[in-house]
Amino acid sequence: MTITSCHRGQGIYHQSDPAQHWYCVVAGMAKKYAVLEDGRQPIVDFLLPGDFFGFGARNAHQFTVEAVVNDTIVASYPRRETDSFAAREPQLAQLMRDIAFDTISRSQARMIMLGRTTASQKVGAFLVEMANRLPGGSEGEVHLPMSRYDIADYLGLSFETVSRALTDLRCRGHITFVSARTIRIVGLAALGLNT
Amino acid sequence: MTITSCHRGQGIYHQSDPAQHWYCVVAGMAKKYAVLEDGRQPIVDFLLPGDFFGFGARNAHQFTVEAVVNDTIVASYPRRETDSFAAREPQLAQLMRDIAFDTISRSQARMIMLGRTTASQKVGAFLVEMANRLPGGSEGEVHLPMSRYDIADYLGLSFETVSRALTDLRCRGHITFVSARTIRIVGLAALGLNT
DNA sequence: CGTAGTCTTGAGTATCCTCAACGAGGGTGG
DNA sequence: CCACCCTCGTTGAGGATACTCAAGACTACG
Repeated sequence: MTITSCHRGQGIYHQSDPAQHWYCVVAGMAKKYAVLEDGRQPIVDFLLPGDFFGFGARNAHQFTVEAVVNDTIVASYPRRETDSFAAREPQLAQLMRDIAFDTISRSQARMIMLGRTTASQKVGAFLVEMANRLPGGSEGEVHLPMSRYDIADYLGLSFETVSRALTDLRCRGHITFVSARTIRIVGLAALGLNT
Repeated sequence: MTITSCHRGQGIYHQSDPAQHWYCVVAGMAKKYAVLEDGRQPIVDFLLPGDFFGFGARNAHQFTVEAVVNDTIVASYPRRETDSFAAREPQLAQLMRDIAFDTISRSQARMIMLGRTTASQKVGAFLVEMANRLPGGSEGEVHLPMSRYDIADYLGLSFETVSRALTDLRCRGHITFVSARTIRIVGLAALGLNT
């Protein structure tokens, strides 16, 4: 196992790199995204402490992963050795399966979020998801380490629309701004269901 | 292992059922979807022959799966026995992992499709995906077993917009209609990239 | 203090959704 | 065998939502 520390914007692996490791975020945050011909960079997943990644592809990686904040710490496990170790240790094999299942759950829950809804609904659901996945945050306070651009690429919206949706949620009293990137959720129940 | 034959609309498992089996589609097609409070039924995945499903959840199923066409044949494997068998057979464990990885790949590829694009782009990408995943179909001919409603729920569009997008693609010469549900792809390259 | 990146807000336009009517196809029953 | 019904698919008109282009404010960092 190897521990790496990454600064903001630093790549962990790139699209079409050979897939030779499993990775796990220890601290900080990373984003997994695709690079398309038209320049867009849709974000497939935000990776938080405890999340594993890098194992979806058979041979070459389909996506790029890079750190979102400074001092993001990532652990990497050589794939070859992990596989052979799993062949001897059923418990590890079971663990790897469960990790994959968690990734599937996360991914499929996200699809529901991306389904036809209004922009405020998407952003509200995003805040709820982050509030659940991020560890700290006393009293429904969420600190978002990523930019509005990243949120937009994650939700399939333009960054202006993300900004407007946040303003909209604030005007309706569902959230308040502690700072631009720190948000307090007031009406949690309403966020998931609002118009 | 148990083999079941399902008619159109027949449920295979339902949201909140205990997750006790792995399943694999042998023939036909099934859809995995969520049932929301507002009545919408976003489709998370179309399940084709060779696709496994039902293992993403730890305890209870998060989604509902039902057959899309008559005579859909599904194989089911008891989870408990499969797990204990995998504990003794590393090759099976590896296979189960690979199956999970494939599901992840499929799921993440779909996110790119759902990312911000125009309706025609989404429908075009959907046709390409189905052309790749469905077995037969000589010469770029794709038979879509599902209704326009299903496609709409899969892409996060209204069914009218799906219909209009297909008309649009036809007018621009990228596809032709053999019948309402059988489509011939003429400009495959253009489908993924068109405006 | 200046600069670059980020965030908010505004105005105009394009896209998509809603409501609605109509046509085509398949299955059932007389 | 034909008429009927029901589901599915297409197309149109109008309105709501989100995107594009644009300007200005805030923040962090050098």
